[in-house]
Amino acid sequence: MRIVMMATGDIAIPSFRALISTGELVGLVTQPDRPVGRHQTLTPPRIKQCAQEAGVPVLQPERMRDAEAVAALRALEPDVVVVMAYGQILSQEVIDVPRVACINAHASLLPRHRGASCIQAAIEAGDDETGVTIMHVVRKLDAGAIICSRSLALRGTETAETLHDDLAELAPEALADALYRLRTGTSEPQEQDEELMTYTPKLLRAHGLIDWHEPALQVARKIRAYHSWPGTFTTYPSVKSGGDKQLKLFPPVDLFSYYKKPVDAVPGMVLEAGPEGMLVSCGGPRGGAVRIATMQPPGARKMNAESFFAGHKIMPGMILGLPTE
RNA sequence: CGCGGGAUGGAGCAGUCUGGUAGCUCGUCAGGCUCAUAACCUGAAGGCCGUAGGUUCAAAUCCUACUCCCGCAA
Repeated sequence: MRIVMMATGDIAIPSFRALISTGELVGLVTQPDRPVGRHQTLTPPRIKQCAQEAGVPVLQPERMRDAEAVAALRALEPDVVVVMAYGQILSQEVIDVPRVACINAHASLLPRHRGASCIQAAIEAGDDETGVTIMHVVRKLDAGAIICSRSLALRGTETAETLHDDLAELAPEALADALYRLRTGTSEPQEQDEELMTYTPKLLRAHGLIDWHEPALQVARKIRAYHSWPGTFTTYPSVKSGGDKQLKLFPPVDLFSYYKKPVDAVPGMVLEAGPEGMLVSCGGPRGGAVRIATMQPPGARKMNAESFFAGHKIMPGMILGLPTE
């Protein structure tokens, strides 16, 4: 079969390499080079470099739905188009180009966690397992019939970063299964149960603000789920400037479901501040607290608690995350 | 040249606006106290204040350029 991959994110690289080794890959469609980083230098997607090293033709249309781009895709005469972390919504015209099927690899067990932040969502929701699903592409986002999937048990220690890599490695197996079924005509796609569907919107930096009124378990999950993108942060009153400063927070997080707190403890109150970390009171019906040992103040690099408290004035009794009026 | 913050003993910071003896919390080392300790007390070492120029009687501090780090944004 002639296969064209449409992918931009690094999560697709192991799958892309697997497709190269089948000898069936005839092209890569990826997003145009974008200005990236502090100096806005034009940077190609890493997967594009993989393609060039392997001698795979690359297309980088600004808008895939444009007639010109569709014609270029059609010229590759694909039997199957494999989409994974491409970054553009496909028009029906594009979906109809391949002779056999247009399929998508999604990093969750559909119909759970449709949408852009599926990896973070699985951790934040405290799921027991997640995985990779291969399904047909339809106009509605991540809603097509499922061809096959592979699952992965969650142990409660993952971050989005580690899970991203694990799922990237799991994807080629699921993809190979799906392609085998398509090749042999044995695919029996199952429609998704819309009742079980959940949707996860694209995350922004601002979503990383910690709400200390949430239970300790939820706070800890969020810090893991949002590492390293988009990251989590809280705010603290600055003695010097009088205003609030942001403090980025990093895993690992020690979780205290039952912590003997002072009677006046409120959510967001710092209970301890020392070399072991910063112990913060949380909310929820059972309260609890979390201890964070790695943080990053504005303008400085990431540091451990011992270093942080050597020069920053956060004292027990301070309340975090409350914007000053 | 997308916007902004930063660089001060080994770590983290204050001092910079308003130029005039290099400070703080730790760490390190030595001594003391103690049954003992990461605790406590006393003392010491350790800085060309990012680099290069400029202004000045005098620069961590003001001016210019450069290097590196970080946040936003993508």
